[in-house]
Amino acid sequence: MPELPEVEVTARALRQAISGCVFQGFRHSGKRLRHAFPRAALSRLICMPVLSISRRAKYVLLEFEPGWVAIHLGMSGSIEQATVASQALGLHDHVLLQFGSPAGVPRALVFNDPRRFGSWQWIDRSQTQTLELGALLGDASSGIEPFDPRFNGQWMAESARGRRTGIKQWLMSGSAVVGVGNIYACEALFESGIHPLRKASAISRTRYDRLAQAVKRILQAAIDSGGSTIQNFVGLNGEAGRYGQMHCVYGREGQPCLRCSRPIRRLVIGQRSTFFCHGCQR
DNA sequence: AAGGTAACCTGACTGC
DNA sequence: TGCAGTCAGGTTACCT
Repeated sequence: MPELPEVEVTARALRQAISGCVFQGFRHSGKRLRHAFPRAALSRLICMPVLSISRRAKYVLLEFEPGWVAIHLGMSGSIEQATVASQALGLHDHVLLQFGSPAGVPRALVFNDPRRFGSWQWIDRSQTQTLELGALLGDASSGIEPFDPRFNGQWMAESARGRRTGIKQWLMSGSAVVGVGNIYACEALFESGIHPLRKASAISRTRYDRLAQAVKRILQAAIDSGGSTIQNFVGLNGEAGRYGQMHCVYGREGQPCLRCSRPIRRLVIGQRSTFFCHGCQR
């Protein structure tokens, strides 16, 4: 489900909900997520205030004095406000966090993830003295942020030097820029007129300028409209994102290209559905 | 070392 | 109504 815009929307909502709140306790379903749940680390955070809420790549980061809780929503994860902190965990609810607010009103958050591809990890502050946070989170988070001022066509072209992989897989790998998942990779390549199978090293600087612009514009538009989502992404308040209506190619196999009217094609690249226009993308 | 593939898991939808 | 097959927003361990 969630690519960068959905994670950003979630992080902003969390900032509204729990900034300055004190962590008071948690419950875990006991079911395994992608990593072992960091129960011991969370226990040590009880009675500590949340210092900040941010996003790095597709992770939501809750900062405490000793370090960060890094939450990944995987393919089907979401975080919603719980009405009653003591309520039983529902189906596919895996984590419940309880907070006390400065005003004394208790707050609770629930992490729900049917497919359990999501993850909760603890990053100790001492680890960041040797490695950048993104690198600690894995290969897919090692690139720079799309809204980093360094991210532009030149950055892409230089990073792509010698890469024989297809542009779509390389774009999604997170090695140059993070946060571009399957939907937005399809959309950005359409907008910049680049065929998804073109070798990354065989794309001109001019076309990379266009691609970098497209990535930024599309991600920003998706954030502004509350997150994409084909099926079930919901924000903290349960409101669905609206960006899905704006897709030019994703999910539109057989329908006419909005630019040239030729039918949109679908292709599987690296086990992921890829939608593109054979006429507009070269 | 880069590049490709299989695997993790559940639910929704399609077609017979 | 039921059952089998296919597909889904991501990441990473493990092979070449």
